Amino acid sequence: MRDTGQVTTSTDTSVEVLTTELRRRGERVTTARLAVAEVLAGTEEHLSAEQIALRAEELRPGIHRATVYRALDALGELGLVTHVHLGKAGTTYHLAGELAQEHQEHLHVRCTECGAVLDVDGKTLDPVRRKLQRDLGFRLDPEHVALLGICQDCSAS
Amino acid sequence: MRDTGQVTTSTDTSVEVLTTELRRRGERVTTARLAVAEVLAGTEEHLSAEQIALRAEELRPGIHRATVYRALDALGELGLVTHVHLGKAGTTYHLAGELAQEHQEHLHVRCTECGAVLDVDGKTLDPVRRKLQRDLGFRLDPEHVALLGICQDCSAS
DNA sequence: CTGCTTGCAAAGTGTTTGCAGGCCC
DNA sequence: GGGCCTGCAAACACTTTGCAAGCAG
Repeated sequence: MRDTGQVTTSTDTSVEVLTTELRRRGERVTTARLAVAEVLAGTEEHLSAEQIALRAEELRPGIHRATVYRALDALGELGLVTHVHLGKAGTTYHLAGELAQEHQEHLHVRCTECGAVLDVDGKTLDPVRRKLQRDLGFRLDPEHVALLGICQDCSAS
Repeated sequence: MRDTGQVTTSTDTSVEVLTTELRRRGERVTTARLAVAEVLAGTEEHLSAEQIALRAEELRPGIHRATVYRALDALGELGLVTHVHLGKAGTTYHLAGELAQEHQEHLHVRCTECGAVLDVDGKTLDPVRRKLQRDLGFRLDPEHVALLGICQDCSAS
């Protein structure tokens, strides 16, 4: 499949919203930040900082890895970008809920055997969240870490 | 409080069981592995590899960091030692369930604001575990990662 | 003795930081 | 034009690995 660039994609929309949001908060809209935003808006995958840097480099050559980290950090502070810790497998980033178009809220579950990452209904941890809130006053962020275990295929073998 | 060394502590028991288990499986019982085991048996804290290395060095000077990693890995393979991923805060190790004396099964919850780690009843994720098993055939390891969120104190401020 | 384990040093990852110059607003 | 952001390089924290010597069984 080839992107003809002829249609207004949801990618454009996300980046537009993000731009507006940056301006509204007095933050600077820079080439590097836009590139990172475009990369994130242009995929449904879970990307590592490294992968984002590579793709950003394709969009706008010359963007440095350190800048990508700083951009992700800045956008994270503003709540526009979120990350998920995958245990030993590192960290992945994606646009925050409101900005992500195709995706609905979900959490991640990773197989420690084969590395596969599965998506699970975002409400799966709601009862746990309520329990922690009630018992400890702890406000759980259900999507911040991937749960670990063994997937069906790996259990079988 | 001072350890007079006059009583048989649960630490001794844990190390003893671990030793037996190693022998039973044809694995070698070495100074380094014993030191690591003693460190883990001697505390209820969650220790990083670095901390374990430091304490092991006190017990038996000359134990190298790399050896600690290898020992933790070996004991982990055998199911005698477990680790918990704390997100950005790294990884901590402890004796596996049967060997840990004082502790009962529990999961960890970490505040991303202040870093505090709270213990939660190990059965908290049981419903989730059953759901994942049923829906996806995924066997959840509830204690392998710490859940993240904001603790009561940090919510208040 | 046989070969698994260790110590050491070095190389890998993944991420952060100090600094000088550049670009956004 | 002022100051935030970037590129670069170096530093960092954490973990892994190749190798020769050492010790467990």
